[in-house]
Amino acid sequence: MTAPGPILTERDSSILVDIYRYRYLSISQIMQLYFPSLQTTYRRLRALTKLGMVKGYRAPNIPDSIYYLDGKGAEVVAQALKLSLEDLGWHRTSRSPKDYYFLQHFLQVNDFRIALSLTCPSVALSLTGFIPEYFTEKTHQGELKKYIKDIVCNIHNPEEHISHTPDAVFALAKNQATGLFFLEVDRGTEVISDENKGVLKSVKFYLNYFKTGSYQRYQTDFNCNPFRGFRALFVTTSATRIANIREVISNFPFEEKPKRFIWFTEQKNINPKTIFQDIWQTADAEDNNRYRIG
DNA sequence: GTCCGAATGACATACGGGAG
DNA sequence: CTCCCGTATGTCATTCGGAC
Repeated sequence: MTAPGPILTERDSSILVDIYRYRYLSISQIMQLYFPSLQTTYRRLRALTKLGMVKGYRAPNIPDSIYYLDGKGAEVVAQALKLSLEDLGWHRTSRSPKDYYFLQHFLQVNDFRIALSLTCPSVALSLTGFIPEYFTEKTHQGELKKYIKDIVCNIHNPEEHISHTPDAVFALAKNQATGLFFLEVDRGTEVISDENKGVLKSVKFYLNYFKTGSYQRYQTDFNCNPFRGFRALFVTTSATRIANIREVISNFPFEEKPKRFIWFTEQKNINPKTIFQDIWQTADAEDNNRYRIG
């Protein structure tokens, strides 16, 4: 006996798992990951919508429709990942955010992740993990806490604690070596030169974070040997903004070496073709070389 | 082999916003 | 107003795989 309606394929469950992992995916991102054309993507997503697997919606000023996991899809994902529905942490209350800046930022982080996962295999790298900002864990008190949030002391002023949550943390493995990366997607709206908020605050965080070494905690997440450091990757809107930020950092009193591990590029360089090319500049304004990740 | 349902690509169509 | 473009859906022919 065959159930009426579309049959759930391997690809469908991969799509559902990805929609679960990415939380929201735009139609063109799903196409990039799985389909040869937009038309086919629409058609398949429509089928999955009818089955109660996913839901799609439109948000103002976002060109694509956005999909998230629906109830039946959560069941499939739980089965595919061999988790209980509860462990999945999926709730029917999941809503469809319309806020433009939130979504824009969210989808840009997804773009970065998609570019990584699509291109890694062809450059002999493996993406050993990607933990987004919204990933939470339960504390002993039963509260939800952002897993990748960290607090460091300012080494020049031990009274001061700097707390920060990256947009994502990921690791790339080549042969035996694993590199650790922090991702910051800058929307171009945050102030640059105030060390207590915006861009400079997170730069200050990373500089101190580098010195304290507490990023070694990610060894357990990515199952690898001690890191030799990390790179903080800032994706921002324009070359001018990169120049401004580098200028501000070069005037920021801190030892120079860690500044070479804070990297910048433009959003337009984040796609499968270019993500592993020499698109990165360091925060060290003296250093005019271009670098690549991996 | 045939039959049937599902998936897909090619093409057509409807709709709406923006430019001219 | 018309025209164009992008989104989204509809129709048709073909292909694929499983049941018989």
